[in-house]
Amino acid sequence: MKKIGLKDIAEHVGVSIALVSYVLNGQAEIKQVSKENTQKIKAAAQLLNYRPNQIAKSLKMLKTYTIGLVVADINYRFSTGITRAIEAEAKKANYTVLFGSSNENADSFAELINVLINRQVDGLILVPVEDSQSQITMLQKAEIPFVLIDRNFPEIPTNHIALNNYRAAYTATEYLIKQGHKQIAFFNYITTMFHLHERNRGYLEALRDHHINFNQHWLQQINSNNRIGDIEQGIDTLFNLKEPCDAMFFATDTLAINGLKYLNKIKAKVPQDISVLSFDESEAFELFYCPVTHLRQPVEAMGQAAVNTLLELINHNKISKQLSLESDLIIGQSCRE
Amino acid sequence: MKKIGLKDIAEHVGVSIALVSYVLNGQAEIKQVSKENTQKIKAAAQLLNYRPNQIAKSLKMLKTYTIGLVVADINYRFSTGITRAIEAEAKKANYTVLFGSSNENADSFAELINVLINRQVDGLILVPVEDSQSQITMLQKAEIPFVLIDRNFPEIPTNHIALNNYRAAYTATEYLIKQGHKQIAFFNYITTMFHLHERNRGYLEALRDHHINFNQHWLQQINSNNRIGDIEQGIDTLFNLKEPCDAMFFATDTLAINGLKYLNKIKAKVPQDISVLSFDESEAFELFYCPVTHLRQPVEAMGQAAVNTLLELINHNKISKQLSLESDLIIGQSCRE
DNA sequence: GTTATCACTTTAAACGATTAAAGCAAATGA
DNA sequence: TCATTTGCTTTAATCGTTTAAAGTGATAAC
Repeated sequence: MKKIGLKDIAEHVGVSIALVSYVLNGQAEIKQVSKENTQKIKAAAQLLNYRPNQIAKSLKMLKTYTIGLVVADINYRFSTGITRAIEAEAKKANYTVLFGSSNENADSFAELINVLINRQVDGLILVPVEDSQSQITMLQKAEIPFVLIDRNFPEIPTNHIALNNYRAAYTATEYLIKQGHKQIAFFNYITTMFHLHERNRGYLEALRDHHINFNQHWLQQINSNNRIGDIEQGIDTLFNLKEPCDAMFFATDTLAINGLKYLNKIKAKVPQDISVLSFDESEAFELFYCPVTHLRQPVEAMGQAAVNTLLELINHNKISKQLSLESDLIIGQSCRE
Repeated sequence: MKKIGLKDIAEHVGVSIALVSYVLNGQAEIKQVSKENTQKIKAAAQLLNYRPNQIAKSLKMLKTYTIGLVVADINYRFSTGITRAIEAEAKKANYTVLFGSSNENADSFAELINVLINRQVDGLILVPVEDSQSQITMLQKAEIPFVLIDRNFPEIPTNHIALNNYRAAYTATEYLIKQGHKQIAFFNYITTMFHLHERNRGYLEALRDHHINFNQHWLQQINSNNRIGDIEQGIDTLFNLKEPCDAMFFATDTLAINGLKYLNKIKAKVPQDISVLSFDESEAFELFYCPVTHLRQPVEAMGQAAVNTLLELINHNKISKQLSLESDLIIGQSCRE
């Protein structure tokens, strides 16, 4: 295919390239291009089906109107939600989103960032993964505009938008307590990620504030490499305590799904035998025989805030924004009253 | 941030830009660059943390090593699966994927294609939406390499990779018949899309081949704008037939999920009261009280085939490939024996 | 009749890379 | 000794845009 450029239009009409550029960029008026040429040029562009070469444009303008997005795992419900929200918000400002999934792997994360930077994205929105601190500091040294979402490293000052994980976990735990539960278990991953630690903290402080003596066994620490095994073993343990647990709170949707599968398997009835509450949404929850009570993250607001913060940074407004969003507790029927 | 370019390295070392380019592109040997300069240039690139500007490179090379992907809806399980597969396969060939979601809207679809072309992608992988024929013929006229996946327009000859929808539906229906079902309903969208018509055809021909007299009411045509209402009404109709249905086959996972939700609501037991079978996978199926028997699309194979076909096209091998893949029937417990 | 102004249009230098082709010493060959 | 080859390096054009700055011919002002 012969690619049509400004030159082709110029030749076709019989004017210089500059005129064509002016007209097609809406500068006909200001540059005082004659009506006649304006007319002809527009017609020729249409006729020849001209498509501006963004690559050339970007090179000249030193700006690509592209933002890079790296999510942790495209299979998470959260990731698709946030991606949609970010794309929609970016489009409003005429930005395109270049997208990648790190699959929770620090090396992939680093590589993706590299690819995106080489493609000259104007800025980055990142869901950082475990052990990716060095990447973050690298970006700061390189003065590349970026915003972290969902997670952050408290030891590194950054712009970030995330859920108030502490409060969400606290609220959910408190809810369970108020429903009359006395033995509340919490499943979480073994991790160094701050946002998950915050969930632990919320759980523990809610127990403490309500004068419930914490039992070590309640906090089930799951190794992500042995998720299913650990969860099943954890559930067995919790049911076999002298005082068996009456509620299980899962720190993520994947943990909850695996937990519910096992509860199905051992024929434990929710909520009769055990109450269940989960972080995050999953379409799977709706099909469970009783809708699962869960915490919903405000992905729309998160995506919008991330894009708008990033655009401010890109436009050289040196801002510092740490936004903490609240979650909604969606009451289903998985918690006994 | 001061962006480091070849020029900066050249000045730092005290050589010309050309030498730097040769060295950093692994052409040191063939261009006979002295060991000393090779050394110095590499060191300087490292020291200054040089990052090649892909935009400039692409402009010069007239090739971006990028492929554009447009899926129908990022919320579909199918979309995330295929995206992952395509990204992985593309990476092997050192291509990046630029990604967008049309949300089943023809205008968005057209706009996304435009954006991608303007960004000079080397080729496109598309899940076409209803009424997007004109876009496809436009691409053909413009001689832009592209491959359709999941869906295609039989009236337009294209390279495409899709499921053998006819056979999949036939196989599933036959399975239900062999399980002893006599009144089998089929839920499908009202659409002009060929791939969904093929599912109808598979269903109908399986009935015919097994000498089952088809009842008009069995084929429930769902308006996608009133999905939930239509499904609920359809299910009511099917249960109130003189000879009520004993099996429901859903043409997509979204249809199935909504159907199952309603079955839950009216307390119809699967598979005791009704057998259920669905196209596509959904993590929701695993949490349903009995795992849902469903057809699994080979997304991995599909993604790989799409990328490899596209790369052949890009490399000027004018090929014509129509690949029809077979699905797996995953037996759960949602069909009575 | 010269000069200034006006209404347009063109020229040409970027942007950051690639890469033929040309350049230039020193070494080799006749 | 002069020409050629060798080994290495630089020059400069190019990709498709944008955009100051300069150019041009006609009309107006004095």
